[in-house]
Amino acid sequence: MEVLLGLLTIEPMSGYDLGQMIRESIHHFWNESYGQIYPNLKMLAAGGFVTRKTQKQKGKPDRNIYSITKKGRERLQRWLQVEPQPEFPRNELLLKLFFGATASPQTIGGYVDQMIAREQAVLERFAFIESEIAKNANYPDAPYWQIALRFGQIELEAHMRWAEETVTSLRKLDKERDRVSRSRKGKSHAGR
Amino acid sequence: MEVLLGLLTIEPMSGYDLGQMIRESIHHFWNESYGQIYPNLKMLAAGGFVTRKTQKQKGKPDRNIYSITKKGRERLQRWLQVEPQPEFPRNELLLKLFFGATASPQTIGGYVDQMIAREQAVLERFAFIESEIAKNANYPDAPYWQIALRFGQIELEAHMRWAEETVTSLRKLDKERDRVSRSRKGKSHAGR
DNA sequence: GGGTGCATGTAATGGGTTACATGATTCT
DNA sequence: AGAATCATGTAACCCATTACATGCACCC
Repeated sequence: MEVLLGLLTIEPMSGYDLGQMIRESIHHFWNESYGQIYPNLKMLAAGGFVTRKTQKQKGKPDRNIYSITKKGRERLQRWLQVEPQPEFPRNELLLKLFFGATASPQTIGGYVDQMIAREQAVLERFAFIESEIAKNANYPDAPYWQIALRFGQIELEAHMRWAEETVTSLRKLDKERDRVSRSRKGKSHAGR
Repeated sequence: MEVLLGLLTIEPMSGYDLGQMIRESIHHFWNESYGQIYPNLKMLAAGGFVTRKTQKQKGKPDRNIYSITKKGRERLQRWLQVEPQPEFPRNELLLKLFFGATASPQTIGGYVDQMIAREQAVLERFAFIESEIAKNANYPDAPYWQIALRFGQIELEAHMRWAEETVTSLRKLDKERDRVSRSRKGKSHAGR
């Protein structure tokens, strides 16, 4: 709800534009689907927090351009003064890893590899966003955008370090398991 | 749903115990409320994935102890083979920071300070959990628990670094704003 | 000709939290 | 005396994603 108000302080936009902007620039810490954006804009308009102007287009559907009102800015202000509540994430990878002994080190290792690849791509995307912010250095919000982006960068770099560490740990566990099972088969002295 | 199955591989437990365990040991990457645990256990029992035994208690309500069945283990196995989907978090602090120019550096700075304090406490809690894992080093899952915990540690350390960096950035922004507004008031040459 | 992008919106569905209800015991 | 812990469960509610529906234009 308030994201929309916040983004509309940058410039008036349509619901579609807002969706674009969300997944292009703030996706790494916030997300909102169209199924939410459109109804929310409707509600905000009904409450007088935004106004709507329809732009006719040829060939394409009409664009509804929303602008934030004074009342909307006040609401945004109030919201900004409310202490943010930390949210507890659900990390399915970590959960599966937690039960890793039930699965196999290879399976889990594969998941970690995929995570590395995915986050590497995101890091590259971040570099692009950073250059975009640099282009808009004159905006008063730009330094804040940079700080928010920096969070993502630092966090992902940390994830990468963890992932590297983890693949080696998993390899070791794999070898150990191998050793143990082989020594069992051979009815060896090394058993534990 | 599958968390419950996973935790029940460690040992048979009641719904209450599961809730305890979730918020004591895997809270930093997974959460589940009682409003979900109890109905889910019911469904798992109905599907034959777990069995329930009632323990009578004096003074306290009966405990329903759930054990995972063979069928339940199979289900857990299948789930572990499914590639985990990354989830996009919602970080309210970052969102508010993103609109930081609309708020004030002090307000945002306060939020960052609170984050530092909160995460510092979590880091200490992690140290405790680590010692608990060390005590159960004989469990085959213990190394995996350690890896999952390590993720939290590395991530929080990264957050701390970001937060330190951010408070200094915000201070700078604050001074700058101060300078700009003062130079405007004095109709000075230094304006930009 | 078929997929993708623009552009809006609604409906169905699912997931999860909070609040409620109950009741004895134990700690402060 | 009152709060917290143990222990279970249901119901109300909120929020969010996904799917559906529409329709033109542009590109391959």
